[in-house]
Amino acid sequence: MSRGEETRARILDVAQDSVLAKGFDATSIEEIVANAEITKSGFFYHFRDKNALARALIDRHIEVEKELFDDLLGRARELSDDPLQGALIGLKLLAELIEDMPGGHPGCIVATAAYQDRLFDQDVRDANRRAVLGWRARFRRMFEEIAQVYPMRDDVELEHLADFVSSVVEGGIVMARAVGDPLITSQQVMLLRSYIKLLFEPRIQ
Amino acid sequence: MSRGEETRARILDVAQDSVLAKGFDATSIEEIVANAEITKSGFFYHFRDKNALARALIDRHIEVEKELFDDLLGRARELSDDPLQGALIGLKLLAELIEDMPGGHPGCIVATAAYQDRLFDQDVRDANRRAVLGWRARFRRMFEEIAQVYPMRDDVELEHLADFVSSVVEGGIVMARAVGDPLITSQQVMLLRSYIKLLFEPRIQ
DNA sequence: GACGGTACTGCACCGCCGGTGCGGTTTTTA
DNA sequence: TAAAAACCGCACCGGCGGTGCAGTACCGTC
Repeated sequence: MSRGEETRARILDVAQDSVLAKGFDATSIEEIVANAEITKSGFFYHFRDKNALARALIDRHIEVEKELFDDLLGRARELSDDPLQGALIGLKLLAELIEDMPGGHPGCIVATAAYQDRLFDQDVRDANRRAVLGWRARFRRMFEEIAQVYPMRDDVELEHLADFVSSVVEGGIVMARAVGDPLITSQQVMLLRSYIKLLFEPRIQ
Repeated sequence: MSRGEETRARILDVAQDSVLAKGFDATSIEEIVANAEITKSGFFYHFRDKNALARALIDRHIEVEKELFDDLLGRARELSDDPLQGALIGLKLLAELIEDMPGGHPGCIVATAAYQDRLFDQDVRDANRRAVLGWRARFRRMFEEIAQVYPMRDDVELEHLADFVSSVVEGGIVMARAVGDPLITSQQVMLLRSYIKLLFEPRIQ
């Protein structure tokens, strides 16, 4: 990583901390440059404006989360050849991952953007959209594999089910923040797991 | 309603439209006073600062939503004496209500506050917390009534289940906004309904 | 019909923040 | 060693939240 890339990454690091802690517009550029030990001019050398910063944060978030899910679901599939058991293990691991995060899940930058969409330009909204559609495709594949093996106990669209995973995680984060109880998010993920179990798992007799 | 109360309500109306459309801090006070046909001084006569406005918006939101849910669940219970069927009908009505909203659900002001919590003071966060805990109590009672009649097919906490309703709605709103498809929220509510059905409904044989 | 409170208006002003412009300087690379 | 990349320093602009205060229109009460 070159010197410029290092500085850019350092800016993104301190910006992400602040954004997740107190929201995007409560995070001032002056505060970012102070914590990143750079000048305002230096900041605007790397980012055209605050929108470009948001865009870069979301893009990086997509990458990091993709690797995280790849790792998590990969480990889950190693633990079981069965697609349903793999998914259930994956959701359990996800709940544990969220629970172990110090101070709870730091919050999702995608939701932050979704709730202030007029503040961002088309580029940022597109990046946000791509992130969510990426999750949809990923979880849809997961559920399709399960549905090929197990009959469904209720007639629901797999695409909606794929979105359900994201919904519950995002909603769980909102609830955890609103109530001030960081454990809520992982509890909600476990309820999602309960649903997947009831929806696909064959019952004896 | 006195003259002052009318003005105050008019300010809240135009503020709410803007906040739901583009976020709280993207909504300027100058814009609000222009649309409400009042002066800046007039605004600060009714609200000490922007925090007081947020607080008032949330308080009013709690009231309106409480009436909406009372009406909706009341109608659902009229249609069926059975608590489970009442809940399933209620969730269906909720999904239809959300689907019929022009341009999709306008978004939840509570989540807006949750994602910018450092921007607001303790008063606002407390009001937000009360709103969410109110939902928890409401839905918890609903599930307790069901659980007294029907055995549960999976061992989950009723309090977590109560939060699940809010999670799915809030998460569904985030997803709808992020993807740009207003139908998503109601689809997610129907998946929640599917879970409640599988969790409580006795299967024949 | 004078009185006093309520509900404002008008205006000047402050500080913070996002953003611009540009000249100068250091560091890295070819 | 010269050019290109990666900054620094500083002045300045406009928008926005917010303050302060004097003046005024409305409106029910005695």
